[in-house]
Amino acid sequence: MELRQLRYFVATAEAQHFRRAAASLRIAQPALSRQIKALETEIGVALFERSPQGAKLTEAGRSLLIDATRIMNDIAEAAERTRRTARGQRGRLRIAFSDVLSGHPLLTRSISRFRRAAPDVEITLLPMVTTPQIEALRALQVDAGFLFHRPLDAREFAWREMSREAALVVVPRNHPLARRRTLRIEDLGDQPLLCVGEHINPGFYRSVLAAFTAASITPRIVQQAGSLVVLSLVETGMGVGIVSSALRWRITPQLVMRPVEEFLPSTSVDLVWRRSDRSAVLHSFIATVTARKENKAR
Amino acid sequence: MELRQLRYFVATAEAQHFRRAAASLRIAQPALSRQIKALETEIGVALFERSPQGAKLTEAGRSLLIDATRIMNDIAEAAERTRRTARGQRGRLRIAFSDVLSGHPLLTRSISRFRRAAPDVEITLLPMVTTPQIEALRALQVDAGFLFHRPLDAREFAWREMSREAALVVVPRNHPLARRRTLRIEDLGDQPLLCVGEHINPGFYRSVLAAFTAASITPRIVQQAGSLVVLSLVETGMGVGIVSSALRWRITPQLVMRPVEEFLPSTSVDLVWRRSDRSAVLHSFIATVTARKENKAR
DNA sequence: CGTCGTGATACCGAATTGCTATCAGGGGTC
DNA sequence: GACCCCTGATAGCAATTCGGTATCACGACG
Repeated sequence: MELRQLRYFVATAEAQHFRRAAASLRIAQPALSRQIKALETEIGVALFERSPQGAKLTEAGRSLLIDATRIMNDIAEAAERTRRTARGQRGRLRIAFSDVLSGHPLLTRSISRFRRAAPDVEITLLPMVTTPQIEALRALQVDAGFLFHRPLDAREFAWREMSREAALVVVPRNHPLARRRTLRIEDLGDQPLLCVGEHINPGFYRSVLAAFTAASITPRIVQQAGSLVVLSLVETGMGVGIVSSALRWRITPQLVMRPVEEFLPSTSVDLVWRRSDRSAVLHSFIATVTARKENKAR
Repeated sequence: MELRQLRYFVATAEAQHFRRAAASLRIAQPALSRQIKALETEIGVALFERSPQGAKLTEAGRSLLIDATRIMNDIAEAAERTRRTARGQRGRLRIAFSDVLSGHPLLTRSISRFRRAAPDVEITLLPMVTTPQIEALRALQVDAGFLFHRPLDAREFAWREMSREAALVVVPRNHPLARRRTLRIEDLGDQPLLCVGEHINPGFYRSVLAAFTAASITPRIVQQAGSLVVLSLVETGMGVGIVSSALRWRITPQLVMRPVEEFLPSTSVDLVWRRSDRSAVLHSFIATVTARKENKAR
């Protein structure tokens, strides 16, 4: 069976007339007769009742008409689905992100924008800290990740810097340091400090320590922990927190953040993916995310 | 797009190798390359990543493979459905029947047998008395009917006699006439009679009356009614019922039926259909019903 | 009883399809 | 590094299929 035969069959069934159907197909009537006959021979069933008044569908013909119409429609849609898949408007996308970034506009706007641009892409969001993200990317369990730092092999991975964050100080609203809009590093010398742990975000920790060293101050770090743990400990009054500015979207009303002059924007947030990944969905996502930044910049 | 291209595409996707796919399709490799290329050009999308190691599906190709497999399966099934429709093993069948026949093995066995033979046929059963059945057949609302008598135009309708029924006497179990196994028409001369109405089954009524006339007896018919009404009136002791033997399957334990020598088998039960009806399902049904009778006769 | 319109058939040219031979190019081997 | 072997792509030719024209058989209609 050939698709041409199904097309001709549907046209003939609609016209109930070989000549008119042939005209609408822009072929001659004998050619149509032959194709219909071939179809009937293959299926082994008469599809039309021919008469000098025209051609009427048989019961079997009516059955085939229903099927053929659906099939032809299905084929057209399959072609369109294939095109959309190639354009990255369809498929699956697994995105990891540092849980610290949840609520960050970088993440939420990227995702919601891409959802609008490619509604048929099934997006899976997976909260992970940096190291597991890298591993998940390597293991093909994740297609892209929003993560801090990128101690990465440029041959294995590609990335785009999404934002640059600095270390900030977090204190309770009623803390003495909360009165000033900007702090200097000397202000922290005598404070009990709660910092994001070295094992969690090594780059961040090292850059903070470097700032203290440069100022010849020995910081009194009483606790290392994850960013969110630091926030809640600060809230209990345990000390002064040092966290990434990326956390500003997750701050509670009881806390305030203050910049420190000597803390330079050091930690970057990057969108990372496998360099070898040629997935259309992924590159469509990267393009959308990049476009968002450009729009914002205007 | 042509079906050949989809077939070739699926084979190539499965083999992940143009040469092997071509071999399995029993064509040469360049012919396959050309068809795949034509398909890719039409859709406007690369379906394979060619390499000296073979051909791997692209994302778009995987999308199309899923669709193409389903479509090809659908086409094969459509052909089979069409064949089954032509063979009368699929479709719709609306069968009318005299409600007196409900429970009659003639009806129940025919239907259940045909259900087994053609499970995909949607059967609709419509209880109707004779005259509405004829009208429903004419109005194309019904495809066939089981009915009493056939005062029919042989050019318009065709039929097959399914059984021949005689008039019987129905009396309560404790009635004096119930003691004898066979009655003579003289026994009914002094009895109040309840007979199926002339307007309901004219042929039946006339044949009963003819039997009385032949015996020079004037029957005392105290009530004419439908068969089932007659049965319930007899049960109240109102009189002696005269009904068709077709009712024996609907008799209650309180009643007994007795043959009357002079009542000859007169009323036939026929399966009737439109002579012009070429429906495969209908003729398949007729064939099945007829076959049942033959099997039973052996 | 002829005319009209229906679909079927016969035959021929054109397009499509398939085949053989050959090419370009990436791995693997010595 | 030169070679060999495999991959798929390309070119040119043969076979098949498809479409077009001319014509036929047949039933409806006037």
